[in-house]
Amino acid sequence: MLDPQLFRKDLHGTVERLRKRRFDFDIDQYADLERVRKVLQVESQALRSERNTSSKAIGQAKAKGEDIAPLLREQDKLGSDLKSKELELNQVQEQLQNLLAGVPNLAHDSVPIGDEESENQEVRVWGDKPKFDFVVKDHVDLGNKLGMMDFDTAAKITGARFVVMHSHLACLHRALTQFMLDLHTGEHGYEETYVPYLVNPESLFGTGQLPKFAQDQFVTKDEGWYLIPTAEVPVTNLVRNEIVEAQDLPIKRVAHTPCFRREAGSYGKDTRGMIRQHQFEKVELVQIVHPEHSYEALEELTAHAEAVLQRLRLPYRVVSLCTGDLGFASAKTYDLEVWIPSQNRYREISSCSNFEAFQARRMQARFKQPGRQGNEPVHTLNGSGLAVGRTLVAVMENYQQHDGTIVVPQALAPYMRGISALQPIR
RNA sequence: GGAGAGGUGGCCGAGUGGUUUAAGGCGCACGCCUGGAAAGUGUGUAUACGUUGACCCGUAUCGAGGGUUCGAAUCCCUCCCUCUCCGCCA
Repeated sequence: MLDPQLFRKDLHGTVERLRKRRFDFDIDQYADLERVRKVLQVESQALRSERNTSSKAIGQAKAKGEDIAPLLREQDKLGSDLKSKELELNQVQEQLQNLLAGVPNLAHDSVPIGDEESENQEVRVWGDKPKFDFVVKDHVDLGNKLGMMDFDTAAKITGARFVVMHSHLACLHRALTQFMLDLHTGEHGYEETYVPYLVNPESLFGTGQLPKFAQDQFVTKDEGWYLIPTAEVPVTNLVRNEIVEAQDLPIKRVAHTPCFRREAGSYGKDTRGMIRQHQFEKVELVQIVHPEHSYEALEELTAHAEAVLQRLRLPYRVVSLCTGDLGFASAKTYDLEVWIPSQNRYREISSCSNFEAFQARRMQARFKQPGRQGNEPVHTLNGSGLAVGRTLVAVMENYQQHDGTIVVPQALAPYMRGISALQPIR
């Protein structure tokens, strides 16, 4: 949610900035609601104040044994006036709230202007793409040939967009997770955190997935809990409704969780393989920071995610998402895209965003400014460090050999129980 | 799943319909006192919104949301959470 003050103090400037982001803000509806809200709020507060005063007078009169009947008659009208005013006010406030809750974040000045993915800006490229003197296979064929990856059985157990993995491939998948966690806790200063995988709707509202993206989530029938689409939700919501001390910032957390996405509306996309699944593992980095430092933190966090790819020696590039491609809650996002040989292109493997105060305001996550009156919203950031399933795909494809075996990257050696290459099980 | 007890400020804790404008204590901050400190003593010490140049002031918030009432921390209803016992269970 944006700061309501922005709309009150600089309505047209704010609307202009939203337009850059391809969002059309309904000025007339907003202005009408805001005008009515102000009047109703002042009036109902005055009425309530009046009622409080006379209720007190009634109490005192009664204590003295005076006749309170005439006073009560006077109160009658006051009460019903107040009730109807407050009802009106509540409705208007709800409408305003809904209007503002649907407005996306403003893009940072450094974000490239554009409408679609093709206008994203390449920031840097790392690593040399592997050269193969044979026809490359994709991870589906590779996994199949190894006898360690099985989509058909997953479809039998559940449905499309799930996978079953066996043996050394399942081990490689787990090794990736542990490697990432150890790197971020050991070298990048994150605290490892374990969180619930089912969350209430308030948490999803806080990080911005609700109300707009309800159709992307899995939800439990009886409780109305949501399976997390990313660890961002539970981890960022750790500070929901909290006031943290300035000295406790930055808070840096890393969590490994499964993620669940309905992938509604992407029926034709990436139907083959592990790129787009309903369930996947992710190691997520979250930072809660002082507003003055959030852009340094974004660079730092992005570098932390990049470090994973560098240690695994996987070629990638970093792109800055353009205004039209930016996520709802984000002010600036770097996508990390890893090289996928079978597709002969880079594919997203991490998304690192600064949400500034957007999520914090929705969550009421604040911090005390020493020497200053009142509390300010914190800034929140997160990034995948990395999406484990897609990292597995990248490792399989980039480390494949002519005979279909897969060399295990050096960095994973400590986690692979001496397995140096994946070979078909006999 | 069954039975019971609870939820009040940063913390403890009083408060069963009206001088409660939430007592009192602890903690914290700033004074006074002191050579310095402790003790003592005084003042202050939540959040959000509205109003204001600023102070003031107004409104709301006693787990959440409804209701009864002229008036609700207090009475009623629904829900959430915590604790104890029983059952089930990895």
